Amino acid sequence: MTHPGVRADSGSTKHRIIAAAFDALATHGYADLSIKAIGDELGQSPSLIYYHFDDKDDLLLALLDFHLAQFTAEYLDGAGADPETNLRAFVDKLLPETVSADKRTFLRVYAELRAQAAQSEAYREKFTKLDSLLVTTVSDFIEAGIEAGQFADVDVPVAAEHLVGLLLYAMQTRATTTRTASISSIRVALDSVLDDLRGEAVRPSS
Amino acid sequence: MTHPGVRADSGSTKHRIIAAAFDALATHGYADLSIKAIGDELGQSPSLIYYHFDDKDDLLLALLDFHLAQFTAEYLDGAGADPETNLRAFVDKLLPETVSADKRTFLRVYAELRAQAAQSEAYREKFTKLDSLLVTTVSDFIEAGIEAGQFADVDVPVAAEHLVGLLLYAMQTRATTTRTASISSIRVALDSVLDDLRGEAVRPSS
DNA sequence: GTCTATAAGCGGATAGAC
DNA sequence: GTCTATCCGCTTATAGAC
Repeated sequence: MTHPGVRADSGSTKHRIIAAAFDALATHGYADLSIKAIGDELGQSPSLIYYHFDDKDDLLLALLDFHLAQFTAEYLDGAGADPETNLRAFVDKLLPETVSADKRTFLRVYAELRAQAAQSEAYREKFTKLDSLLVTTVSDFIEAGIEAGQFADVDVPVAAEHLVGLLLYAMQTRATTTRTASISSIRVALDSVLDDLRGEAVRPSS
Repeated sequence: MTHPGVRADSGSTKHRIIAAAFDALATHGYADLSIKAIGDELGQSPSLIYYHFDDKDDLLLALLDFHLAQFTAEYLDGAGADPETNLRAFVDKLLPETVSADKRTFLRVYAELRAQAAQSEAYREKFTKLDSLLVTTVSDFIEAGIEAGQFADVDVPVAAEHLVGLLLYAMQTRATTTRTASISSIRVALDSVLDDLRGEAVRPSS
């Protein structure tokens, strides 16, 4: 697994530790993640971690912050084409037809981190913000499309939540099941939702 | 938290241990779950657990099996009305307008258990089966509706996956965020998907 | 079936040398 | 900044009494 911006053998020590923590997380899972395992992955002493972070929790929250920022930068940069093209590109980027092993690893780690939100207020806040950001991004695309006359005058928050919901469901499915047929179906469903945005009366009556 | 069929102070010891494990899970989270915490919740010696289960993993998989069976019995029993009514009842049951504290606790524990599927093949198999079962259940409702002339001739697997996806997304949102507005939007989106099943040309053209 | 006692090791975290 | 050494509590799991 490579870490763009936080490569395994370069960057600040803090970033190398975060990268090592990610790899340890991918290998051992959140429940079995130990400071020692992170040190092993880092190839340095576990106690070094305590010079750079207060404790395990501090490190893991920094890890989450880093990856959420990374994710935002990678997927949520407003694109330069017309609204519908931008929206379809966004959907394709979040739900590509196939995923590399690296991306699948990321989806799994991400799924485990999200589950921490069930227990931890701090995690819950971060994932609440992430989801809101996703919905806002999609809402902006839809609104722009309506103003451009590309989309019908739909209920924007509902349509945005609908699209994001299908996307995140598919990502969870990729992380926690082997249901590949589900992904194909969701891609079809997403297409039909996107088509519906263009106008709800495309199909002829009876 | 009560456990229908596995009440805290009755039933077989095995079941009481599973109930205690659930409560400990709800209190401490999966990562911080210890045998001692389960014993405390049980009000008995932690070592008793090893008489009834091989180890922690064995117990937790039994817990998951029990709750999946419980869930299946509670939510997936084929109802007795017409297909559309059955389907809408199913959706309402999985996504009620409000959730009790108990149900929210269940959603949180469930979210944490699902996340284990990112790491564990055994969990992954179980959640793959659960999701497939949900989709099959919805597919059956839709097929019955098509045969009864209640629904249009839609792509059944896609429509079923679409509905289940929105439902599971909303459940995850309830477990891991504070985005209550999202739930309302998803309920509206679900209604529109259900309405669309009745025929895709309900709305007049231009 | 359930308990007490305990083994044996791992966990997070700190002190202090370099 | 990074390391070695170390503390100590807690963890899983077993042995054996009752």
